[in-house]
Amino acid sequence: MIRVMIADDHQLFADGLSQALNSLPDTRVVGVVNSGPALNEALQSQPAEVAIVDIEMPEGDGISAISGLEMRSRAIVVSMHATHEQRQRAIEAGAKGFFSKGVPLATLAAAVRAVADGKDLLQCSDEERDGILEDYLEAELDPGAAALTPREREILQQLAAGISATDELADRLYISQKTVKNHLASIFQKLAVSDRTQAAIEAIKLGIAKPH
Amino acid sequence: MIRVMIADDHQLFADGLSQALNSLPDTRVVGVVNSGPALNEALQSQPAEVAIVDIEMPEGDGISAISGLEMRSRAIVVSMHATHEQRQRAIEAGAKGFFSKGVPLATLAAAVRAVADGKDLLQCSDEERDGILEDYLEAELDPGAAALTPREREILQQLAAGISATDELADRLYISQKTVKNHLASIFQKLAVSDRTQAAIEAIKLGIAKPH
DNA sequence: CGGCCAATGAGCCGAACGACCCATCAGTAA
DNA sequence: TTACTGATGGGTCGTTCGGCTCATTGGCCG
Repeated sequence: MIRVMIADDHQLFADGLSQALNSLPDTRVVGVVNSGPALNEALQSQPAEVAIVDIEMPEGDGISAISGLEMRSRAIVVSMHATHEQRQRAIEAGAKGFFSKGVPLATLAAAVRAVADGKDLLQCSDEERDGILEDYLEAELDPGAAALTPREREILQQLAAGISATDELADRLYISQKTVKNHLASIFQKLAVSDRTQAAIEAIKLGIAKPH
Repeated sequence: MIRVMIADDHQLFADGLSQALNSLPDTRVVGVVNSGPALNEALQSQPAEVAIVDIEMPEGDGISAISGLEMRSRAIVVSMHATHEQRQRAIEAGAKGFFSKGVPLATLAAAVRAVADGKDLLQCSDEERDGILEDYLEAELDPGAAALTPREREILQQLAAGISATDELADRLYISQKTVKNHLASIFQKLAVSDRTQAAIEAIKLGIAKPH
């Protein structure tokens, strides 16, 4: 789980981004602040692997804030207008990424994963950066989920989609009811749950399946 | 379910807001566009009760876009800087709401509900507006969920929290196992499901309970 | 080659589940 | 008052579920 701190003076943007990142299985927003100085303060009490910082903020802009970060968090700078001059300042301040607010959410999410993994998206060419981002486009599953086999994940997806009866599961997966129950048994063990209701909820929590 | 269309040239903002509104039980973002002209086009094929429109967009700003909306959707204008002049233009164009991007997500969500309900947040004083917004702060539950009794909702919350066994539910709610099963039976009927796994998923989908 | 594991399938059994019927009591609406 | 509904509880019955052990096939890896 990647812990993310957001610093942006536009509450609506910060709230939206926060909700969006929280809906991903591998990122969790642990704090939202509205100014540069508040960022450092918040990171004192609440560690985070990655900070997403708006460059345009009142009371000392984002650049000075991340300059003072040192090793507490890696910073990704976002900007409304994304000028070359801003980008240069972000690099000098030690940011690991720089994006316009015009990029899709998926790109920023990929950047968060890449930066959390130690990558620097500014010390490379644009082509290299895009290559790195592609590698991180899909969410990594939780360690607990990683142990599941593909077939077990299929069963969980059906389960979270509302197919809970053994015979229905067997029909959709073209296997016998016996096999469905065997798969479920190993799922229960791996997820440390005791019935299919808990397994379905866990699947949703882990991002293996989505309820709608 | 309130269908919402978002028009904003900052993809990241639009994506974040979209995710956030979709995570609420009573709103659903049916489309995201990046320019004013695209808004009208999208609304042709995809009706929406409410449109959230950024006033600052290239290719014809948000104002001209909502002027051409007529009765297709009610518009809420959002702005980065929220000047009085912008507000005046929003009123003249027939918008039903005007907000800075500095407001919290909850406020915008309340505005969406109010506007969907026919309220006009610009044809009134600030005090009246705040009063209206307060009335709409909490999400209305789906019609299907509305029929549930408070006790039934409690059971669903426990269920979605991973308490799936009858005896555990009985323990936490201080009632007999028999009563739990009776409540569950009426829940199944009201939600049109056939077991507690489907009920838990449905509860999450309806916003009655959250998985984490 | 031998070993490991995913995927498939089976039998057995006790406990849990869901469907159907019922009753009581309190509060509220007609 | 009467009627309705929510919350509580009971009983029965057949079905399903989950835990247990086991077997076979096909990959893959050292």
